[in-house]
Amino acid sequence: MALTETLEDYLQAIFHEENEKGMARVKDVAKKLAVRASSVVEAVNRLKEAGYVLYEKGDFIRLTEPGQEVAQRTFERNLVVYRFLDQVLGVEPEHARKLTCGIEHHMDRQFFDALSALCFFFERNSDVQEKFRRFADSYEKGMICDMYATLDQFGKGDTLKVIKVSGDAFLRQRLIAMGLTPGQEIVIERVAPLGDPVDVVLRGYHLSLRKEEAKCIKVEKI
Amino acid sequence: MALTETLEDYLQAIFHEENEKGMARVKDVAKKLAVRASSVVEAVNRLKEAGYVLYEKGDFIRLTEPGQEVAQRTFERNLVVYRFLDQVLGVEPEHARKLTCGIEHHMDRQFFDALSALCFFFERNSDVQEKFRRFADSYEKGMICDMYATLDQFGKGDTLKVIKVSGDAFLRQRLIAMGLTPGQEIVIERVAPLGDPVDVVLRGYHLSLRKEEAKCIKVEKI
DNA sequence: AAATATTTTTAGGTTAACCTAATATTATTA
DNA sequence: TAATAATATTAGGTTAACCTAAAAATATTT
Ligand SMILES: [Mn+2]
Ligand SMILES: [Mn+2]
Ligand SMILES: [Mn+2]
Ligand SMILES: [Mn+2]
Repeated sequence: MALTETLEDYLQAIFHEENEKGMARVKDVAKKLAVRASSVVEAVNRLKEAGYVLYEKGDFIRLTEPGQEVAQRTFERNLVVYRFLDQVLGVEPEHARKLTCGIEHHMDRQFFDALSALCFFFERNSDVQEKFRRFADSYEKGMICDMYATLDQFGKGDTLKVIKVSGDAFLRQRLIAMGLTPGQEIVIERVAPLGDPVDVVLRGYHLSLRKEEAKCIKVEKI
Repeated sequence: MALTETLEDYLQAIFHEENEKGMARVKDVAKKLAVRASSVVEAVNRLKEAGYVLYEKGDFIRLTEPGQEVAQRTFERNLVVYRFLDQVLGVEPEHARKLTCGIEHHMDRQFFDALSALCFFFERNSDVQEKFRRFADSYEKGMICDMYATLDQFGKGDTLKVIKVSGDAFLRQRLIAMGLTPGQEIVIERVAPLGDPVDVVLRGYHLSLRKEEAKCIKVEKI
């Protein structure tokens, strides 16, 4: 009887309406979630089925005890994720809000506890907070991911490990079929002038690669 | 033309199949995602529609250039979220894997960059890592959330702020209607022996609350 | 109390994402 | 090569989550 992401959002909206106005009405929930009233009625009937709300048509929507508990828990998740994005990572409020509404549905107790602790940790240790801020600023976008070298950048005698094969599907399939799979070790045997072709050895076999092909092979020197 | 969470997962699965085996087949994608082959065919046709894969029936599934880019990006998100859960927060691999597959679809560039930076920060600063581990261990579960006091725990003259009203829907509605809304300040005027009733003043009005009711009002001393 | 406006409910429809079961295809093996 | 096994595809169906438009029920004004 686990709720879907959507129903968790409805429950949370009802919870907020009850707390803010004392009761939840179809219209207000609809507005809060940016859906039509008819969608709310449908969702509320599902929640009623599941035992999370009381609802008789014409009346207000009311959370049951279990409903309240679930809503409370979801809301606490929301709070901690938002706090993490906002205070620790410095994500823009606008974005943070939206991301939070997605992430809050993908949490378990362990994650919740650890994330809470992390927020507290940063709050209590402003020196760490400061240090991280400086550290993060020094990372300009793009510096972190996809920083692998490609095969064509190395020379005779280098021993390399294949990390990834890029390029279009057909080329990639061909290269992988030759044995250039992630994890494979290769040794450069010879590089022709201008880098084309590059001869390599892997698993005892020789392979001659065009420069264009070598560029598709992301490697790490070992 | 934004992909749904599900289609992103299909794309990622195809990406992995291509990288591991050189090509992606319906059956293997189905196995990887724990769905039936017919579901894969349907999803692949949608991806083809959107220009992310090439597929002619009977042939392999192949990522197009855009498809590869999106898959790569999704995969990088997956990596960084997993790394965060696993290395920074210490979430169990099993759980971390599952949570990651949910969270990876709720990220933007800013979040990705900041989270990457955070992982690096912890990796590079093992002292901080250590310090956080100790800090987190000292937080036993439940210590963090829901630690509010309730109205019945205070005495004459205390000035309090209402944080939240709990209890069943009807009671809560009644209390909120009396003006006991989150944020409201109240002053305790008198507490009868055994704590029942509790008389309070808010917005210049007097209110007499049963002990049972007072217990539902979570407050903070100010 | 009528008339008008707001809100809720119902009826009926679409789409994504699943499924089962039946029918092609394509590979393997005898 | 024929029989068998494995894969892929189609056909047809379900469910959640949305929608529009119309009808019914409530509130608010004249
Ligand atoms: Mn949400
Ligand atoms: Mn996923
Ligand atoms: Mn999600
Ligand atoms: Mn219907």
